[in-house]
Amino acid sequence: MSRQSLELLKGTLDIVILKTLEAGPRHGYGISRWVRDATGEDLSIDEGALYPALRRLEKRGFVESEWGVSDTGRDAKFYRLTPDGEEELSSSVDTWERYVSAMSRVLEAAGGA
Amino acid sequence: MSRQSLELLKGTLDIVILKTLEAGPRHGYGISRWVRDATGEDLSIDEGALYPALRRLEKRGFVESEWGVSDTGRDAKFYRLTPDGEEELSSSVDTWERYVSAMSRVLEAAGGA
DNA sequence: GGACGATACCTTGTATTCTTAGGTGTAATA
DNA sequence: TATTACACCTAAGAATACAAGGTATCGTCC
Repeated sequence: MSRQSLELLKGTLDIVILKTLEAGPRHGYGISRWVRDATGEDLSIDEGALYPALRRLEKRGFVESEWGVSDTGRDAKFYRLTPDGEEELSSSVDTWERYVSAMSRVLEAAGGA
Repeated sequence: MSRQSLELLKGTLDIVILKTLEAGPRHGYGISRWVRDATGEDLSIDEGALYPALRRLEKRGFVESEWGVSDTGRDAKFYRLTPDGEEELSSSVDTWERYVSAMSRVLEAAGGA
């Protein structure tokens, strides 16, 4: 039995998606599956969050989409990172790391005055 | 000039507040100041988020409040962790760490299939 | 043949919660 | 006297994830 999946912190879904696309184009369902597998199901993207997020990212110019055919021969919409998306990913990763570092300072604080 | 404060990821404010109270009772304004100082202004809690959050936490039984007098002689509402709050803090820290770890697995992935 | 799960997409609500932008009032300081 | 720090509060808005539903194809198992 695996542990329950964590709820996504609002604001981290985009970075996960962009990162997943860094290795090359993938369709939505594939992104979801990759994240689930890569994290041992600690993270699992709800489809009700995934598809709207992909549209947001496309609207902002961070990804582009194209219909194609999946490994299993089904129609699937493939997303690929744009140059803007790469920049966004890089800057998001920086922000995330800064955030984690700030949280560490809070959580490791001895509770000093 | 210091860098701009990061926007809070929704869901991490509660844990920051609870952690701040772990060392002992504090009033709202003091919590905010402590976090700002502890993180070198990387995190800074907006008052419009802080006060509602404190009410939420009190409603859920994680903190208790009492009016008192601050160091500067002003009226201030002091919050203190309840036993339930300590448990919540501990469990939230676990969840946060698991989340950070899951994100690391995503971000460090070589982009493998 | 039929049921089921996996694949692959989508939408609509709902809830949460953070930011923005205001407001009150006191005290200290420039 | 004007401004800043202290200390509390609220309301409106935006953003975004979850829950729960829907469509359709395909393969597998009984």
